[in-house]
Amino acid sequence: MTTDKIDLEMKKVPRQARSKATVEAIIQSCKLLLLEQGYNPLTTNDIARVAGVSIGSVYEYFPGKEAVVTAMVRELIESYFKKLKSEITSKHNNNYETAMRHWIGLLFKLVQENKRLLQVLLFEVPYSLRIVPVDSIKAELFTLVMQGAARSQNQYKLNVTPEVLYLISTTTAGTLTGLVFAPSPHIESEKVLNELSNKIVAWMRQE
Amino acid sequence: MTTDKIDLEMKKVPRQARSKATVEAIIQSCKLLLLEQGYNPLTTNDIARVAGVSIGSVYEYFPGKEAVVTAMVRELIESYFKKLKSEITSKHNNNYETAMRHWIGLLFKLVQENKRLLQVLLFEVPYSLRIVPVDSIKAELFTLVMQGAARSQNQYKLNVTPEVLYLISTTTAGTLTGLVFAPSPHIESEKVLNELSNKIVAWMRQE
Amino acid sequence: MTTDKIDLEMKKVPRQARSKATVEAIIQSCKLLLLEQGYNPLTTNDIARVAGVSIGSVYEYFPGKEAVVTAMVRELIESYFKKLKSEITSKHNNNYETAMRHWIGLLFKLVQENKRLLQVLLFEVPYSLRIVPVDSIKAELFTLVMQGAARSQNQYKLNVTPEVLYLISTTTAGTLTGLVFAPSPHIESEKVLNELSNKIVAWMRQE
Amino acid sequence: MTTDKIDLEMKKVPRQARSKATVEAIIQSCKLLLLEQGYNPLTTNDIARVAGVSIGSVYEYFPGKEAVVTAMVRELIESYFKKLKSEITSKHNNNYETAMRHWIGLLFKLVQENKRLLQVLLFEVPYSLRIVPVDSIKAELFTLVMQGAARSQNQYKLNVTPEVLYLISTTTAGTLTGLVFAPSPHIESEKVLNELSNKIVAWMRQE
DNA sequence: TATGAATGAGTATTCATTCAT
DNA sequence: TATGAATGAATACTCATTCAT
Repeated sequence: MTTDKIDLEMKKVPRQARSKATVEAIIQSCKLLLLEQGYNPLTTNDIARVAGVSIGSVYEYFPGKEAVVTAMVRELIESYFKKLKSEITSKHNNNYETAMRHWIGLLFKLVQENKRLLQVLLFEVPYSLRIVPVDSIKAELFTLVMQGAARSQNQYKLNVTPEVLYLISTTTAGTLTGLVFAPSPHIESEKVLNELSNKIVAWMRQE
Repeated sequence: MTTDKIDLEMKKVPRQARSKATVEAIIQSCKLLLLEQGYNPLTTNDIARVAGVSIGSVYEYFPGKEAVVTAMVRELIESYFKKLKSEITSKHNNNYETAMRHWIGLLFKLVQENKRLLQVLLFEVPYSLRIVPVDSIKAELFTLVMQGAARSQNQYKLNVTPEVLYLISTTTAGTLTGLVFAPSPHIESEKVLNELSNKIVAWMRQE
Repeated sequence: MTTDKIDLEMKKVPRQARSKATVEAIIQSCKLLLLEQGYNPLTTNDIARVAGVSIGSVYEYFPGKEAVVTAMVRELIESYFKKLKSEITSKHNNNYETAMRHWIGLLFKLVQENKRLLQVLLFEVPYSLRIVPVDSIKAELFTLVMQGAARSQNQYKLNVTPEVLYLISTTTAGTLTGLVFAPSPHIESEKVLNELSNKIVAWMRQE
Repeated sequence: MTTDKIDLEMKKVPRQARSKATVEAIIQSCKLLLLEQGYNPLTTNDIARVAGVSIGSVYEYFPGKEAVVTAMVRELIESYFKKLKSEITSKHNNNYETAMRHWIGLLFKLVQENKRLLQVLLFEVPYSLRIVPVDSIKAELFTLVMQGAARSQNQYKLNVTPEVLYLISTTTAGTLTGLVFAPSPHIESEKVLNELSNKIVAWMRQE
């Protein structure tokens, strides 16, 4: 969290196919390097080298390395969002209980499969580089969830208060984070997730 | 998360009063700078300058800035632990429900009051620098909680499974993190914490 | 003679004219500084400054000052070798006695004219930095000398044993070193070299 | 060979037994460190630590590390000189040929047995630190040799010119240096030394 | 546009030396 | 006298960024 404001926006948007490929190579290179080394050792020269483009080209499109990371995070979150959305909406006919268990399972799988990258993004990349892309997606995700919730509420006469809804999201986030990034011996993820789902479903029924 | 192993141990333990003061000044300076600027801009030269000691003195006791941060985290966690312990054990006559609500309130207050520093420590400082001191304290904290739980179980015939205990800790962590670091408008912390406490107490009663 | 292995190889070989000029400036600067100050006060920052390039450029091509010195020694030895080779082969019609006297004279002149630089290279630069370039040239020089010797042996029925050949080289080296680097008052180089030549020529004739 | 003059003399001469022991420990520590690491990594703090004295004590007696090295070299050369003198004078009844062969053998053994330390002293320690102690001993050694030579000349009617005497010393030095510090495969020291002795003895007889 | 050589401010780290105790 | 904590100038080396080609 550097004190001075850093420009996180791309200098120009690539239009031609070649430019698009260059920018994409830079972003993928950044992702690869974050995976391998974490945030702190990341350098623009490395990004250019691994991307197979010249350092000049990186600065042609990005004002600095922070902007590259921001673009990468934005792209990553969008891809996660798309994947989740497609998987969750294809099941929207299920009842809320099945949907909720499915949802939790999907999130767990996503975090588990992207463990190392998410560890770097959540725990090393400076806060300021994440806020922009995360905020832009948060609203959409919230809308999505609320729509599902509304559907269920109507259908099953549920009455989920905003506080309970909030609780559902924070506790789920906390549990997934714990299971993946700070696993405890003797604690089985499956059992915990099942127990979590039971509790959440019960809350929704207002027990 | 740098790939190569970094030495996190102090070179010397200060024995004389003068050297103890020097080391303490270095650690406090490090804390102040993390608060003000976050982890990435932290430099050993800044640490020395703010501590009012020479750069040579920093390297007299620490192999590098990572070790200074580690020492600071260790000291900080110990102070948090002591504070929590004294506050929680002074209430051990309360029943488990009161104790649990008290406990959650204490943790929230602690996180809230140390918001900025914890934000840096939890989300910017490389993982490897936190593991060592956190692990050393984790066992103690766990013992403390288990003792309280055991007392309560005996007294109130509770039967809290390990999975439920795990859930209690991850969901509490997730909720506190959410409330403090990603607050939502229209969501009141008090209400959410109250709701969380209700749920947790109910779990302990196995409802 | 530092204990840990130091990288003595260039990071990049300059290809463009501009970079070749940069590398050559660095090497010449290193040579100049060794001449003026000896090995120990040599710094990469000084090398860059005297070369008129930025410190970054030094590290663009060399991993450290040791590698710059090694490159300089390599270049220097090659230039000495070329000079000696051209001067000695142009006289290959002379008989062995004239050739030997000529050879010793050439070497003395070379050492004398490069006295200060050789003093630094032979007596201050850590051993490890000299071995690589010296070894690479040694074989060539030896071949050159052996060819001359072989020609002479055939022509004049000489029978120089390996031990005598070895002795010729070590005694010549010792005498040149003594005359140039630790001159004695009242001892005239010319007389000593003449005497040395007499002795060596006699050895070759097996007297 | 640093440009500015460095003070190489001891600040004070230790008088009491304890002070003498301190100074001796410092000198031995310096010797040990030179043996292990060579000249360049030598530091005053290391010297003090290995000697088991405080850094303050080093500066109590020496103006800097160069003076410690100079003192060490002086002591070492004196010990070599004493050893050689006692071994050579005990044989002064032998004839010059035996004496010369004995002398060369002694020197070879001395260099061989002190190979690593001499390598550091001859090829890494800056020239300026060696000149002072070496010059002080040179005269004595020369006197010693000249006395022996004079005795032999009278006894055996030899007529060794100063040039030949000089040649004897430089060629011996060159050969010993070559054999010990740059040994050649297939070249046996013994054979070379025997050959060298033969040649030198012949010179003395003016053949 | 793309390149990559060059830049140099910035950072980590060492180590000779001082000086209060 | 001895100690060793403290100093800070000096040095090695990195890396974001520029700009001539």
